[in-house]
Amino acid sequence: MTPEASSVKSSDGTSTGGPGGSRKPTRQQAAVAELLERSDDFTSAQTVHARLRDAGAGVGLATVYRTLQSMVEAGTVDVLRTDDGEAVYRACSTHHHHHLVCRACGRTVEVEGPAVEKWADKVASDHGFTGVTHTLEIFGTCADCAVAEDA
Amino acid sequence: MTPEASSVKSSDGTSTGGPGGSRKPTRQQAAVAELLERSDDFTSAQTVHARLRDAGAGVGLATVYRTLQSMVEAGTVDVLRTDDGEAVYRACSTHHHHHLVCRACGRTVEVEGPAVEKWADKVASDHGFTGVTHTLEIFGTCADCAVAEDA
DNA sequence: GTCGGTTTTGACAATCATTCTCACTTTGCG
DNA sequence: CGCAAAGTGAGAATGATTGTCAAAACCGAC
Repeated sequence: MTPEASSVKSSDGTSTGGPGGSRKPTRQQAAVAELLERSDDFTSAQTVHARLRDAGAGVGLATVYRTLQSMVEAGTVDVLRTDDGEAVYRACSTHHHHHLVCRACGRTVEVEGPAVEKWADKVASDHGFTGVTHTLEIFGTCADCAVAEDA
Repeated sequence: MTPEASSVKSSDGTSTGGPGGSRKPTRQQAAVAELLERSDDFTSAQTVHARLRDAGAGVGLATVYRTLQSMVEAGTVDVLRTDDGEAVYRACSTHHHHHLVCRACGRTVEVEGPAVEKWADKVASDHGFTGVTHTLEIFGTCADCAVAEDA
């Protein structure tokens, strides 16, 4: 779902729906969470699955997806879609921010823009919209990759 | 690719790569283009295909995809990904703007925020990034749908 | 510790958008 | 006309994601 939500992401208290509710995380859930913590860049579900398998602690693909989904709903990770539509995840600090992503090497920088948040909320409510959320990603070529491209 | 690009989208002049180069558009290409012109909201490739078929002028699915891709590269349409990863297209005026999309009914409103553009470009160049592009979509529930949800 | 019920897991099948393949048609041009 | 390049389309192939469902782990009650 939309990363960087400004509001409402009601993972309802009943939480009978999926893993990661309010119960103690299982070994698998912990494994996924920890792997994301260690990763600096956005990681796809497939990659998470592969890395966990390589690391010995095998976790089913379906479980990886389920866990990631719950984490997104719980707000502990951010999702964004790459240009080819693959969903990528990343453990995120709780404070609201956006990403500057290098188109070539994938390096990401977290950026903030309080003004943008306010602007988005204002624009939306001016149009009568509620439960506002927004996505904002900035893409570019970082200095290092720009040099490489000239070659 | 990323909609609302602030720059670089070099559909290189050679254009031997695909349709929509500099040649006269074919019947199919025209059909796709016209359908998008008439649509107010973002439309998925699948939908474009279905509508064209229903309208009698059948266009192959592969062709729809190819045509949409070229149009995106040519900058005549915008793409964005829905939350579930499906790519949706929309003919776009040339001036740069963003979208406020209703999560429930899909209604879209075009919005502008010059300040945001500048901010994004500045942040990126401050970090040494070039060829900067950005995506910004605002999601929410529009007034009408908010009422409907309470029911 | 064991029993019963609930939750989670994981292998595998099913979906579905998108891309690829390749034979066929159209178009441009001499 | 006739070749060659470009475009088309039906269907296969791909690949991420989701659904299914029986087996396994967990939890509180006895």
